[in-house]
Amino acid sequence: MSASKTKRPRALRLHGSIARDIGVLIVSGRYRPGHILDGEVAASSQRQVSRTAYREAMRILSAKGLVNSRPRVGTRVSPLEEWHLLDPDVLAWAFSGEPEPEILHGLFELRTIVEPAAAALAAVRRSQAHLDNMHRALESMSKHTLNAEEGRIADKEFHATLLMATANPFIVSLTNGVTAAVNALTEFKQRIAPLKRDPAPDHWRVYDAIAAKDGEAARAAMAELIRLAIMDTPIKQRPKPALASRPSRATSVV
Amino acid sequence: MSASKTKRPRALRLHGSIARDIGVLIVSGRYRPGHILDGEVAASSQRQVSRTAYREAMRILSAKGLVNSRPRVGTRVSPLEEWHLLDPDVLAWAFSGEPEPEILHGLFELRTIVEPAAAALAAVRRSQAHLDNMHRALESMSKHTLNAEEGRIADKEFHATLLMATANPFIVSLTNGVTAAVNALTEFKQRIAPLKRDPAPDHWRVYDAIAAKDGEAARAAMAELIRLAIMDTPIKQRPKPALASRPSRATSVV
DNA sequence: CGTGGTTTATTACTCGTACAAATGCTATCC
DNA sequence: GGATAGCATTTGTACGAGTAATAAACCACG
Repeated sequence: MSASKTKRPRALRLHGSIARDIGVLIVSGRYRPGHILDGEVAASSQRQVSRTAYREAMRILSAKGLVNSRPRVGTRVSPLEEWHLLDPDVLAWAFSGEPEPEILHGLFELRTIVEPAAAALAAVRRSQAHLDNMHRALESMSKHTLNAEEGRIADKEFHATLLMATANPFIVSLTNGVTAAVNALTEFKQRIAPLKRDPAPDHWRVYDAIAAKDGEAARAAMAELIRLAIMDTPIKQRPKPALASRPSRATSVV
Repeated sequence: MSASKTKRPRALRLHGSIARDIGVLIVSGRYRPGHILDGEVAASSQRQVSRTAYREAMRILSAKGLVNSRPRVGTRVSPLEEWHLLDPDVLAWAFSGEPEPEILHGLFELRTIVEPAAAALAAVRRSQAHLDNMHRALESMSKHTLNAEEGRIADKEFHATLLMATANPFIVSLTNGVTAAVNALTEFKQRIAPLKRDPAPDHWRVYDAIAAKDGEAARAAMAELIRLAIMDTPIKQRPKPALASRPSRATSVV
C-alpha cells in the first residue's frame, strides 16, 4: 500500500497543467456543458504554448469525458452525465475549490452505499497483512489526529486498505477516487472548522469487526462511521436557489 | 435519455484506435504491469504513424491510469490498482475479448451493491418523465427480447434511466461504465448461449415498485433481478489455477 | 415552396523535424 | 567508498505544412 509512493514526476508537465487548468474551469462550472472552447490555434497561442501541448491536454480531458472534439465544430464541453466523476483527477479538480453541496452530498451518499458493503466483504476476505496494515494506520491516526498531515495520510491508508481487502478490482478502483476526494474533503473541513470529535473510536469499531471477521458488525460500524462523518461536515446551505433549479438541465436529462 | 444519440465520430481517430489497441493489450494481460513499452520513435515507426499520434494515444492511456511515462525510463504499464476500471473505455476494452472470471464476478458484486440501493433511491426521487421513459424501455424490451439489438438497447436504457433517477451525479457517472459493461456482457452471453429465461418480468417488478415509490420493494426487486442475471451468466470455471494465484501481485498489494 | 444533393469553408487531425528538459547510469574525484 | 559531475537516452515541447472530416451554405430540381 505504500505502493502509493511510486515515483511520480515532481511537477506536472505542461500538457498536464493545461489539462488541470481547463479541467478545473469545467468542473467548477466556469465552462458550462455545451460551451465551445477556442480553436486550437487561438487557445494555444493565448496560453503561449505549442499546439502540440494544448492538443495533448485536450486528449486528457477527452479521455476523462469532459470534452469532445470534432472537426468543423471545435472542442465542446460534454454534458454532465458523460463526465467520469469517479476519475481521481476529476474528483480532485472538483474539490480543488469549494465543492458544490450537491457534489458533497452525492459523494457521501455513494460512500454510504459502497463502504458499508465493502467493509462487510473485507471482514470476510481480509488477510492478516491487511489487518496489520489497518492496525498500523489506525495507531498513526490516533497518535497524530486529523489535524496533522500524517494523520490524514493514515486515515486514507485505512480506507484504502479496507477497500483493497475486498479483493474486488472494481471496488479497489474506487479507492483512488474516493480517497482523493476524502482527502480533499478532510482538508476542506479543517479549513472551515477544525474537527472537535475524535474520529478514531469509530474507526476502531470497524477494525474490531473486521478483525473478528464479523461482516454484519463491520457493515454497521462503517455505516455509523460515515453517518458521523457526514454530521461533522459543514454542508453549506445555499441561500440562493439560483443554481439549485437549473431549468436547462432538468429538461435535457430525461 | 435519447441524449445518448449524441453525434459521435463515425470511426475512431488514429490516436483513438492506437489507444484502444494498446489499451486492449494491457487490460487483456498481454502487457503486464511493469512492462515497458517501446520508445516513442520505435513504436510509432513500427505502427507507421507519426510520433504525434502515438503520443496522444499515450496521453489517453495515461489519463485512464493504464500507463505512466517518464523521460529516460520510457512508458511503463501501471500497477493494476491504478487502473481506472470504471472508465467506460477501459471496461469496454476489458470485455472486448473473453472477460476474466475474476472481472466478471467483481462487476456483478459491484452491481449487487450499487444497483439495489440505486433502485431504492430512484423509487423515491424519480420524476414522471423518468417513469415514462422506463416504461417505454420495458415495452420495447418485452417486444424485441434481448436477442435483438433493439431489445438490448432498451435494456441499457432502462438501467441508465433508473440510475439517472437517483439524481446522484456519482451514481449517474457509474451509468456509462456499467451499461457499457452490461452491454458487452449481454452480447457475450448471447454468443455463448442464447438466453432462455425471459428477463422482462423481473424488470417489470422493479418498475412497479418504483412507480409505487416503494423504496424497499424496489431494492428487493432489483436485488432479485441481478441475482437471476448472475444465474444466467455462464461463468467459465478456470481449469488451470495459473492466473488465479499471482504471486507477484499478492505480495505487492499490501 | 420545399427537398435533396453539391460545394465550400472551417476545424480538428496527422505528419516530420528539430531542439529542450529530465533523469538513470557511469566514470571520476576526493 | 561515497559523493559528484558528466553522459546518454528517452520523453517533452515547438513549429509549420498539408489532409480529412463535416456543418452550413448553396443550388438545382420537383
